[in-house]
This record gives sequence, C-alpha cells and structure tokens, in this order.
Amino acid sequence: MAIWKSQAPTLLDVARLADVSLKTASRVLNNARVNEDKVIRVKAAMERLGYRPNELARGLKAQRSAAIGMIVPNLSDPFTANAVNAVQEVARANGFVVILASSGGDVDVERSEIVSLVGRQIDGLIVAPADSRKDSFSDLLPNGVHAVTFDQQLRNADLDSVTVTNRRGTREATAHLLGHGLKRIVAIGARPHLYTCRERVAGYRAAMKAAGIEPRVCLVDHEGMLTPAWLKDQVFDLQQADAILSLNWVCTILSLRGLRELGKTAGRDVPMLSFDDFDLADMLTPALSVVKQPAEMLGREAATLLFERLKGGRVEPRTLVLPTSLILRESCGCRSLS
Amino acid sequence: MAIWKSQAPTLLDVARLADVSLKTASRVLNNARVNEDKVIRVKAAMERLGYRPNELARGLKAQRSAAIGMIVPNLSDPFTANAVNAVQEVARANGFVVILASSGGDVDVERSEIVSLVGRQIDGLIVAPADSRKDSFSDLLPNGVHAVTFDQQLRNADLDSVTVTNRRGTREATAHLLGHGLKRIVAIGARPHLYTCRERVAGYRAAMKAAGIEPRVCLVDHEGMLTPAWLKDQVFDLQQADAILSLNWVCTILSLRGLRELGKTAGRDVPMLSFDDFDLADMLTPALSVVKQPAEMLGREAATLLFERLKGGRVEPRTLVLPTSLILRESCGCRSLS
DNA sequence: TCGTCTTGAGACACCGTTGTCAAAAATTAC
DNA sequence: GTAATTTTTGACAACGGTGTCTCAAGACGA
Repeated sequence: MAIWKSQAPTLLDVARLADVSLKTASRVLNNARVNEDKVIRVKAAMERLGYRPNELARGLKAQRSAAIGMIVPNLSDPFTANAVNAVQEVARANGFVVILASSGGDVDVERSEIVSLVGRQIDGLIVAPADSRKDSFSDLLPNGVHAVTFDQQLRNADLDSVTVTNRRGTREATAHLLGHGLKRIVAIGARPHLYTCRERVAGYRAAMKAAGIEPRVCLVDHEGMLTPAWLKDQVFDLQQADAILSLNWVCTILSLRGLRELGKTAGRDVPMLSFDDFDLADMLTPALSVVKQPAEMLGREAATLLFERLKGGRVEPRTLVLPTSLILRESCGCRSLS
Repeated sequence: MAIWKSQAPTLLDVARLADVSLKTASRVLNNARVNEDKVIRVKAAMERLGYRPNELARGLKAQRSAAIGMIVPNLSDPFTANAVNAVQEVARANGFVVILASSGGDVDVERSEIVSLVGRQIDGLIVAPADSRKDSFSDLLPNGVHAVTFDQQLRNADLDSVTVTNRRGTREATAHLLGHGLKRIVAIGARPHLYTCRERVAGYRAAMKAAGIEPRVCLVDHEGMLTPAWLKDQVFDLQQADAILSLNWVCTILSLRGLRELGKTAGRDVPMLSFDDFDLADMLTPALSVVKQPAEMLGREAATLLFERLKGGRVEPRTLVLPTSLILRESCGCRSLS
C-alpha cells in the first residue's frame, strides 16, 4: 500500500528514496537501460510511495497530452452517445483520454470549445460539426493537431472525415415507400443548413424524381418548431401527406407524438420511415422501419483515422463513407413481415 | 488573423514582440496591474500571434488542471447520457473540462481509469460506480482531489453522493400495481450487487409485505442472461407472473422484446411498470408507465456538489437524494388515462 | 531638496518531467 | 597492466507558465 504524504510524490521523491539520481528514476519509468539492481530499487520506491507520473508535466515536456478532444452537438441523441462510446474505447486502447464537450448545435460554442481544447494541448480532435455551411475550423488548429469530422461534412474538406451514405439511405427508403404505391410522401427534416439534412433531402428528391412525382419537403430551422399544429398545417393540409419520411431522430420523435395528437397512428394511418434507428423502434406499434446508421462503427473509424494521422503517415485528407441499411419493419407498410 | 509559425507561439514570443518582459506579459494575461500602454502592446501582440495560453504549463505550476474526470458504466443508457450532458454544462460554466471514461460496468476498469485520470491531475471526479459492494475508491485519490458518486452509492460513504429515491420509487410503483388488483407481481432486475438494484428490490418487497403478499424477485447477474426463455421459465412458469416491475432500462427493453417473443404484449396481456423513463416510452402501445429519474438534475447536482467542494467549504460528506416520480401512462393498467 | 511611500516591472526560482551531453564506471582488447 | 571501447549515470537545461522578491521610478509631504 502506498504511503500518502500531504502531497502526491514526485519522481524526485522516488529517486531520493531509491538513492539514485532523478534521471535514473526517469529512465526506469521509461524502460530505458538501467542496471538491474537500481531498477529494482526504483520500482520498490515507486511502489512504496504510490508514485504516479504527472501527465501534465510529461505532456508539457513532450509537447503532447495523450488526450483527444471530442465535440458533439448533443449527447442525448443515441446515435451520438454510441459514437462517443466507440471513440472513447479506441482512445483508451491507444492510451489516450477523451475530453468531451458539447456544442448544443451552436457554431460559436463549438469554436470556443475548440479553442479551449487546443489550449489544453490536445493531440487531436473529433468533431460532429454543428453547422456545415461554415468553412472548416482548421484555422483554429495549431500545426500538428489534426481533426476528424464525423456525421457532418464541412465544405472545404481539408480534414479527414467519416460519414454515412445519407443520400443512398433516403433514396432507398423513398423508393421503398413508392414501391408500396405511396405517392404523396413528405420528407420532414430540421436544420437545413446541415450536410446530413441536405444529403438526405437530395436522396429523397432523387427517388421522387425517378418516379416522376413532385417532391414534398418540409423543413424547419430548429426541431422546436416541429409542433402538432405545424404538422397538421404544413404536412397534411398543405402537402396532403399520405406517407412520412423523417430525416432524423428528433424529427421522428416529434412526428410520432404530433401524429398521435392529431389522432393518427404513425405506420398505420400514415406510413412512415425514419432516418436513424434506436432502441425500441422495433417495439413501437407498428414497429418503425428505419434507415440505420452504424453509429459505433462511425465512432470507431473516426478515431482510427485520427490515430493513423497522429502516428504520421497519410498526408491528403481522407473521407470514409459507411453504409446505411434499410431496416424494414412495419410502419412503412410492410405489414406482412412479422 | 493569426500568423502561424511552425510552432504555437508562447508567452515569450508575445513578450518579445511587445518588447516587454515575460513576466509583464504574464501579468497582462492574468489582469494584474500593468501600465496602460504595455497592456495594449501585449494584447496586440497576442492578437497578432494568435496566442493561446498553454493550460498544461499553467496547470503544472498551479497544481491543478481545471479538468474533472467522469466515469460512467455505459453511455448508451439515456439516463447516463443525460447526466453526462448536465455535468458537462456545469463544468463548462465553471471553466472546467470533462474527461470522460466508461468502465463498462467493470470495477477493475473503473479503478484503472481513476488511476489514469489522477495521473492527469484532475481536480475532481464524478463517478457512477460499477459495483457498490466494493469499498470506496477514495484510496486512489490523492490529497485534495475530491470525488462525488451519483446513481450508485458506495458502502463506506466517505464521499459526496447524489442518488434518487430508489426505494420509494419501486414502493409506490408496486403499490400502484397492487391497487389495480394485481397480486403476482414479479420484479425483474439485473446486477444485484448494485446499490440501485438492492434499493429497488427493497422498495418492492416493502410494498408487497405491506399488502401481505409473497414477493417474487427474479434477478440475473448480467442483463445478457435475460432472454425470452428465461422470462418464460423463471417469470411466467415458475412465478406465474401477472404483472412485471422492471428495475432498470435494459431489463425493460429486454422484457418488452422477450414478452413479444412469447406472444404477449407488455401492458395489455401483462401489466408492466418500469424504472427509468426514456424517449418514446410514451409512444409504445400501450404507453409504458414508469418511475422517472431526474437525470439532468442528478448530473447537475453532482457537479455542483463537486465544485462546492473544490472551492473549499464543506468538510463532512454530503448525500443528496433526489425524488423520482411515478408517471402513469397505460401499461400499468391505467387504461382510462388518455 | 530630501526622504518616504506607492506603483510597476524585471530576475530568478520553481512546478514535474525528459533530452542532451559529458563524466564515470564497466567491459573488452592488446 | 594499460588503452580503447562500451555502457551507465548524473548535472544541467529545457518545456511554458506563475509566485516571490527586489529594485527603479514617480508621487508626495515636509
């Protein structure tokens, strides 16, 4: 057991106890060549004092922190939570810690968080950008600090990034709904300034165009605007929806609730298909059909890309696109499936 | 705009550019008394160089890092994600960052993460312990680093902690089910070594005892063991359940799925009430009645407790117990409600 | 005009660790 | 046994800031 002094022991304390120089203790710590007997003495001293190297000091000297930053808009979204989980795992495996920050979807907060993280000498950064209209934030990153974006993609792609096949996802989803004979399919989305939203809308439009049907897109600036009244006016009265394609998780939740308040049941009265899977989507009645994103894999790949970068190697930015998958349950009209 | 040199600029660079001493630049940075004109020169130099103070160096000198650690078993649980969110917000407001780690519910991982975080000189720690049988981990914390536990509570409570009224929560829930005339209520839980599990079971037992009915508790060591077959054998065949009280989120999900595989619908065929609310619990059919935990508040209070500690002040450990609330929807048998 | 007080600014050491380099010790060769 | 080598070790200076102390300069009253 360790003997606690009033202050945490330093390497100097260890060295003194082991009766060697500071540097020798440091060498033992770093597995450099040191005589067997001194190694033993030093290790014993470390054990006895309960010595823990000060990573701050180590990082200061070595100009690195063995920490990466991660900025997400909102942890409550299960997609994000899963991605964060995966990143954290990969980081741990590489001996890094993750400093987590959430931007609340606000670019200014995002930028200020980046500045704060950079001040903490993070070695790398993983961001799910809050706004993809803006130019990349690489102007905030000092030389040598690399960043990877995921989920969203920035305009001037000078960064590694990982996204999913958003466009194909909604295209296939829309085509599927069309296959059920549905025509007045309304796409509901929020935050049209986001890359994902634009891409998903594009996929939807492509499928509608291919079918020769006029697309009906209803977007709100912020999810908060998606109320039952809005749903009634915009989606049903104005667009005469006979099916709904929800473009993200929050929209799905709000649509589901809104629909019920209007006395309709999603999937029964109004066929519905949503982007992003979540726990219990399969337990809704009818079970919700979705476009599933590989959230954990997204996080894992983003982290892997970052660590490859940190180890040196690649130069030009790389973009990874992971496949979405259409999970057909019941709400899209596929009642036949169990 | 900043001029990027190959290396990030240091305070010395600033001082040289402003033609003042290093210390004066430092004074400007810390708003100490400095002549007006030098302040201007230094600030201009900082602006020009895009100077950002090195928090590692600052922290090394000041023996603090303005970072707190947070360890949770699993981010995928919405309860946890919300708590983390709240902690992060409070930390940010106090100028701190959060280093997030997940233990995966493994005490050894938890302890090793704590050691790692301590090495990074965190100023405080917030933990949702992975095992509440074990003694507190305060042996791992150096002098001056305080910790707060939340959700779970450790045996030797030498730490601040925030929990909810687990016992009252299940007691009221059970009483409610009993009020519907249900008798063979089976409590389903996992990880019986956890404080929350024990407390929730205790609340359930108390209510059953008060009603003079034999309690029926079915616990599994790990959630993975909760399969449809187990549900059929243990819960229905053996205990002849006519109602289910699920003691946590994962059990709820698995019970819901298991029930369906057995051809039953939770809430219709088998009344059900669950601990922990989640998005879309209200959209299940029938809507799931739950005991709701104030997750964000839990996180916020935990962080607040920690920062109070950091500012000095209290000495003896404090335990905060936040109220759960019974949210009656339909699955408990309250069909009458909307 | 001199001494005292106030204010501002620089020199220096230090936080805990590691890179550099040269000295000391151990090993080998002759 | 001595010289040439190899290894092991320690002194010293960083890394990027801040606390302490001292000293210089300006303000003020007598």
